[in-house]
Amino acid sequence: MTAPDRRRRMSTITDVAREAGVSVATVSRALRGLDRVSPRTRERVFKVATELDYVASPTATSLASGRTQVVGVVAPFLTRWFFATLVSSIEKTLRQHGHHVLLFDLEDDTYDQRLPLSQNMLWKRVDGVITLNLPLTVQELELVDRLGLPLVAIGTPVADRPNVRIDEDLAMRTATEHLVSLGHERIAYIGTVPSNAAHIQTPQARLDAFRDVMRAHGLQEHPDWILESDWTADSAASDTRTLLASADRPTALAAASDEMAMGAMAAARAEGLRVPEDLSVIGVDDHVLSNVLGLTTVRQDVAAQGREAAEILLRALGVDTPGGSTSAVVVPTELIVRASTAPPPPST
Amino acid sequence: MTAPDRRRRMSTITDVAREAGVSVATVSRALRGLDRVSPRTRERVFKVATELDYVASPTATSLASGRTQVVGVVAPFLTRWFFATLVSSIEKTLRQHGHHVLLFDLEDDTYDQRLPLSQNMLWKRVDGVITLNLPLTVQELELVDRLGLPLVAIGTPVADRPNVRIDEDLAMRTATEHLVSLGHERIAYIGTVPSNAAHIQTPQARLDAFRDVMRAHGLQEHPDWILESDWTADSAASDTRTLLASADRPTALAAASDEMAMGAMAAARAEGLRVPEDLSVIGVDDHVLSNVLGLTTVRQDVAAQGREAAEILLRALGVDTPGGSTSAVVVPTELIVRASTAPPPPST
DNA sequence: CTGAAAGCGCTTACAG
DNA sequence: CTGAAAGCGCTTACAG
Repeated sequence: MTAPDRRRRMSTITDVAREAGVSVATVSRALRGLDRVSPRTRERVFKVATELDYVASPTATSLASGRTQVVGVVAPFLTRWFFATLVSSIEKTLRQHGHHVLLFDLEDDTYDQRLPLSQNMLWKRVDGVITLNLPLTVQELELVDRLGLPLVAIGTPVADRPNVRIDEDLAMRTATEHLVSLGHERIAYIGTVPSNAAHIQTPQARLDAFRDVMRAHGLQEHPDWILESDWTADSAASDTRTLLASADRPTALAAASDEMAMGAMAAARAEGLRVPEDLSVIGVDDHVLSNVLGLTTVRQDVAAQGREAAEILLRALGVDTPGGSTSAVVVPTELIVRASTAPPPPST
Repeated sequence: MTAPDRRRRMSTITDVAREAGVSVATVSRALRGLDRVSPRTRERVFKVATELDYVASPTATSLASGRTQVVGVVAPFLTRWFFATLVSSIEKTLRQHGHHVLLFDLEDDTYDQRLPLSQNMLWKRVDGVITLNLPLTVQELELVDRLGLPLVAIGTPVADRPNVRIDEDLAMRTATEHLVSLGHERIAYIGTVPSNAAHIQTPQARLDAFRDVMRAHGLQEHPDWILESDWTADSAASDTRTLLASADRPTALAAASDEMAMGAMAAARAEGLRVPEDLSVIGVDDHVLSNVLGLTTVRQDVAAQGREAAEILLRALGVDTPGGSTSAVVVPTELIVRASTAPPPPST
């Protein structure tokens, strides 16, 4: 299965030292740009290193220095748009600064649990970790502490560690206000999470914001119109079906994510309802497909969140990086009105 | 930014040896399950190791053994569903066998090029690599050879390395036949790739299959009805817009991916066409959202491809793994008829 | 500015 | 079955 063995012996720091006529210590200093190396020596070392295609063995460097130049990225899922987008932007940011990402997808086969973060995933393997919307257990946090790893959390906060996210409250408030401003009074919400889903953080803030806005406008909140979902489009379609089929149904639906909004739109159409004429739907995210589907949404810049988190972590690792924040950043959101929202149908 | 320093000195193999009253060599053998260790000794070593929370330093193990237990996964994009799904299933499969994934997203800011795979991404960092739909340049292949790394390619083949994929020809043949069987004669195709997109493999096989089926049924192929796209939904929407707006338009569209099919459906609706009454659309993939969008498609099991590739690689690394193939596997596809295809409108 | 040497924490022949 | 020792390829005080 392997091609003919063209494997070549890679050159080591010793080869470079011999060839350049200096000690390995000097090679090490020269190549890493430390001071106290004469310009002439440095130049010669670089030249030889290039000729020999020398690249320091990361494995040896790590053992000696205690640093691996890799950061662990931990996600509860990977296949959902939000997470994939984060991973992509984190990877790019880290790579620009000579760091790499070791990826951990903690999704398990069972719905109500996930894999735990363990010592052998992290120990001497990563210099730090970034969590993606992942509430850590006490044991996990203890582990990270014990290993002395800096951590930054995107979305769901982790203890007092630096956190990058959007203003959840504001996002859902914006979405709900938009529906209200169109004249809707009968508004449903989808996005509470079954309490047994240990690995999904209940976005309580979003639901609270929805309720606040309803209350502020003196609108009646209908208990049966607060829907639970596992946040996929497929499940949202079935989660909303019954509600949309009933005669006494809402004229608008606020979904806590675009994927759920898409599911709801599908369910509406399946019930013969037109969007937005019979039902307005709004989401949160601005998923890649939202534009093409004409979904009104509150946009969050996911790539920016990944970038910010990576930069904060790099700074904690002592890497010189643009940007100043070191503890918390809230990325702005923006209402994007498309074709899925409109005034309610004239009441009959 | 870091929490109070609860960092603890982690125990090393020397600690375990001392505590168990044996040499480090014996600890090493015992813990790795090598033979030539007496049951009693092994038991004692395990006990002590557990007590001390000992986990071998991967960094030291790697330096000594030359193996890192990590495999590099290289993708041209990460945010697209296909790639994220692959990465997720690869990660899970590898982890079950004690391996980890180091992720490389080669997408660049510019559209017409991508980042190259370099020595310092791979050298002493990974034991093998899996490429995701990524044609390797000669230099890159040479590099991988020189480093002696086993490689398995998903999708786009890489030289004579093991390859996991679907039967491209069959998939598009199935899609096209489905349209023809419904009575369509005026069929367009979207999915050729701009030749400057170095990092996307032109899926020539799919286009060829489309043409073959058209020809086999004596159907006229209209040159303007073969559309180029960068394979995103957004671009497909604009790529198809002009064609769908014209009076002389097709009654059906075969898209080489579901994301493009979604874009085309959106464009059709924007032009006031009904799907499937005025235009049938079929894709290839069975994207997570295809079900909810009612898209007819030819399903490919992406997770299975990731799993197969990971298992082939593990076997090449000498890891005992279920399954037998060691060189090539073709994962089956399946037509899934949903609501986006129907017989053509009665000709006027 | 440069070198000799210890050390990072394992694995792996080699003896016994 | 077990141990002593070399070796993996760097980095980092410590001298000079």
